[in-house]
Amino acid sequence: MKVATYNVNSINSRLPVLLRWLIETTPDVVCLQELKTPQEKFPEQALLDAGYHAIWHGQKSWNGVAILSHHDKPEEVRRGLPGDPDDTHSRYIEAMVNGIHIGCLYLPNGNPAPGPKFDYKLRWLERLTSHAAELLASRTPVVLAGDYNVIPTEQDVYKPERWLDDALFRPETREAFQTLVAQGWTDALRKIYPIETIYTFWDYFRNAYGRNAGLRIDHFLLSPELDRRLVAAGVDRDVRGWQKTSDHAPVWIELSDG
DNA sequence: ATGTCGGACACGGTCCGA
Repeated sequence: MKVATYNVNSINSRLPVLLRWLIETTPDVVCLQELKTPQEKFPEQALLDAGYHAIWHGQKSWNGVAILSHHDKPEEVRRGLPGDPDDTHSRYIEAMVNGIHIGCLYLPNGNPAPGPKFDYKLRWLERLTSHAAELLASRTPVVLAGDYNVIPTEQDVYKPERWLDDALFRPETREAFQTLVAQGWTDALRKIYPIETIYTFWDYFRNAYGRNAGLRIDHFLLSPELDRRLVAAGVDRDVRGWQKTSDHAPVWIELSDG
C-alpha cells in the first residue's frame, strides 16, 4: 500500500500536474495540503474521473487539506485538531482507509518569528502532540502525514546557518517536533535514508530547485504498528521540475500488508 | 533585502501569505 503526501499550493491551479502525477504513480492514498479553495470549488469530479474518492476541508484563499483514496472512500474520523475551538484554519483532517488511521496535516508556517504567527505555530504543535499521544494510545496503525513546516535537523536544509531565525528551523520548533517524535513515532523518510540529503521543498525564488537549495519539511510519522510494515519511501522530485508546478514535491511511503 | 508564485479584489495593479 502506497501512501503519499503533496502540498499542491492551490488544487485548482495545480490540477493538471496533480492528475498527471496520480496517473503516473497511482498511490493508494494521498494527503493534500494548501488547497486554497472554498469547500464548494474542490475539483471532486475530476478526481473521481481519475479514480480517486476524496474527503476535504476547504477554506477561502488559504490552507485546506484533503485525503484521496484509490479504492474505498475515506471514512472521515475528524476534521480540525482538538484543543482550540477558536481556530478557524483548515489544517487537519483524519480518516480510516484500508484499516489505517490517516491524519493529514498542514502545520502553520509561523513566520515572522518571534510574533503571534510563531506563537500560533507552537500552540498548534502542542495540540498536535496531545492528539498524537491519544492516537498512539489507541494502538491502531496510524500515519501522520503532511507539510509540517519543520526542518527537523541541520541535515534537512541546504544552508542551516541561513535558517536559524526562521520559524521552520528555530530551536523551539525543532524541540517541539522532537518531543512529538519521541512519543514513539518513526520519521519514515529518515529511517529509509539515514544519511542521505532528502529535500521535499524548493523555494520558487532564485532558482532554488536548479541549485538544489531545498528543505525537508514534508514528513510521515508512523506508529509502531506501521513502522514494522515500512518497506520503501521516496520523493518524486522530478515533479518539482514540471511546468506550473508546486514549490513542494510529492513524498510517498510503501507499506506491506498488515 | 532579494526573489516568485497564487488568491483576493475587481479588471489593472497592488497587497498578503508563503
